[in-house]
Formats: sequence, C-alpha cells, structure tokens
Amino acid sequence: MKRSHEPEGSLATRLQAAVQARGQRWTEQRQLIADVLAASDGHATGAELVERVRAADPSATPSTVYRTLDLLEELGFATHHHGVDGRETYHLEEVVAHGHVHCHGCGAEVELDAEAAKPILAAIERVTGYAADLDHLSLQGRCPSCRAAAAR
Amino acid sequence: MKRSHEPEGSLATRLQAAVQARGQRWTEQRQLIADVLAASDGHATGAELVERVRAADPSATPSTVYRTLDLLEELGFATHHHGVDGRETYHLEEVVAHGHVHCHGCGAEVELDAEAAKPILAAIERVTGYAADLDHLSLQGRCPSCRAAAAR
DNA sequence: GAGTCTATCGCAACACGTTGCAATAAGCGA
DNA sequence: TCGCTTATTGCAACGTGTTGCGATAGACTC
Repeated sequence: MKRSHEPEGSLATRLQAAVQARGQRWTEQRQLIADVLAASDGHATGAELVERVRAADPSATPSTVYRTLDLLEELGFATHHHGVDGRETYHLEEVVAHGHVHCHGCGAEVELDAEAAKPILAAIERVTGYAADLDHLSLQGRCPSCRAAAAR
Repeated sequence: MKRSHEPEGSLATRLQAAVQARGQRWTEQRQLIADVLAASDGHATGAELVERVRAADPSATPSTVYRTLDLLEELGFATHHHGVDGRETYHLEEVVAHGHVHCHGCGAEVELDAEAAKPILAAIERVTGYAADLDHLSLQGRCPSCRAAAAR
C-alpha cells in the first residue's frame, strides 16, 4: 500500500540483498514469488499465491512457494496470520502493520491500523505484560449493527 | 457457563435434550464424542479428539467427529478457535470462556480469564465498536522475559 | 577450469480438516 | 408390524499446508 512513489524494483532489490547477505541465493522463482506477493497488495492466502505463481511459472511447486514465504517472513519482509477460517493470509511488510476484527454475525471485517490499535495493545500489555503483535491481532466479535439487531 | 457445581452426567443429558428438541438424534457416537471432549477439559485440537474417539471406537471416522463438533458448536455447547499454528482447538462450553496469549519468542502461552480480559475487551469496544468474543481472543506477542532478553 | 560444498528445487507422502454421496438405521405414522 | 421419511454414518476424494529426500545447480576454493 502507498508504495506508488517508489520504483517497482526496490522491494525485490532489498530482498535480494537481504537474502544474499545471509549467504543464500536469489533465484528467479524467489523473484517471481516476491513479485506476485507485491502485486497482490493487501492480503492473499497461501493457496492464492501458489495459484498465481503457478500461473506465471507452471513448474513452480507449492513447497517452493511456502518455503519462500517462510524465508520472506524470516527476513522480516512479510508476515502471515490465520484468518477466521484457519487459512493463512500473507502480507508484504510494506503493507503497514494492521490487525483485523471479524464480525461473526454478518461477516464484516474491519482493519485496525497501528494508531487505532494502540489502546488495545496498551491494555494487553497492562494485563499480561505481553507486547502483542498488531499483525497477529485477529479478533472476532459482533459489529455494532449486529449488536443492535441482537438487542431488539 | 460456570455450571461446575452440576453433576458430571448433566452435560450429556442436556445435550441429548437439545439435540432431540431439534428433531435430531442422539447416537452412541455423539455420546462418545461429547464424553471425550468433556474428558479432555481445557483444550483439544480436532486431530486429538479424532484420535481419542477412534481409540474408544475404531469405527468412528474423522468426518463424524468433525460433524458432531460442529453440531455441539451450533447448539452452543462447545466453541472452537484457531491457534497460532492454524490448528483448530475445541472447548466445551463448560470450560469458562477465556482467551490466549502466545509468545512467539519462547512459545509460552498464558490464558486470559474473563476478569483479566475485561480492560482489553473494553479497549476493543471503544476503538472499533465491536463486542469481541473472549473465546476467539488469540493473541501473539512477546512475553516479559523475552522482551527483557531482546532489550539486552 | 575442475572439484567440492551446500542452498534450492521438485516430487511424493503426509497431516488436518471439509465435502459429496450412497448405504444404513432410527423414528414415525398407518 | 410394515413401510416411508430422513438423520446419520462411512467412505472416498479433495483443499490447504508441511516435511523429507534425492537431484540439481550455483557459488566458492584451489
């Protein structure tokens, strides 16, 4: 998100540098997977990414895609979390960290940016001493309109 | 909730009544699955439950177990949520509602009871307007000792 | 340039959970 | 009791994600 002022290649370039700095290799497949992830800004499930990567390069296998995603995550360029249905959802790190709140009444989903989440994270820290990850903040509950409907 | 003063058998009895009230049937397998879930108080993953049910009755199949768990959930006798690894974890409704906080540093996991979670849920409501489910509150972050270690 | 080391890849198998379908069996009315 | 209706079950196949292993190919040393 809001990366449009940057040259397209910069993410891949930084990634390549980070990978090679660890003595690891930057391959065409990794480039492709990073491109696909960058192109699907916002969220994408593992399966979606696998599908898109395979569309671009049919020789790519799921294991390669998942291992590359793990690598991106290890390097801090991506994160993943489990949505309400247990499916994995991946984000590029450039997408600003955010949490999710899902309504189990109507299925609505709102995002929580860092600013909005501050009081929540502060409350978690006060209660538990834990510094919670915003990226892994995936809540379920009832949205205001479903609550109003339920109250009637 | 907080029905722990009731006799052991009452859960199955109430469940049976609820199932039959919907014109559905109370079978031995359902009884068995409810027993297994009751016996594994606290949490159990779907796979664990399947395994235990099959240990007691090898003819039971995973689909039956999962369908029964769905039924229990529909009736409000059980809940499930997705843990950090994306696996499903089931609770009996009798186990008092609680959330989880998992440390991605050392893997420690603490539970949050309703009282402790109150300020967190209140903060969520203030920010989003959502009434979050304590049972689906599954957080990740760093525990105090990992934070201290990281600070050094 | 040859040889060695090792990261990466593809494949196959597995684990967990879900779904569709046909067979079975329970419940119910005549 | 018989026959009908329908909930439940078992089976098999599928979707998503993970893991182990041998083959490959890139990088590095001599």
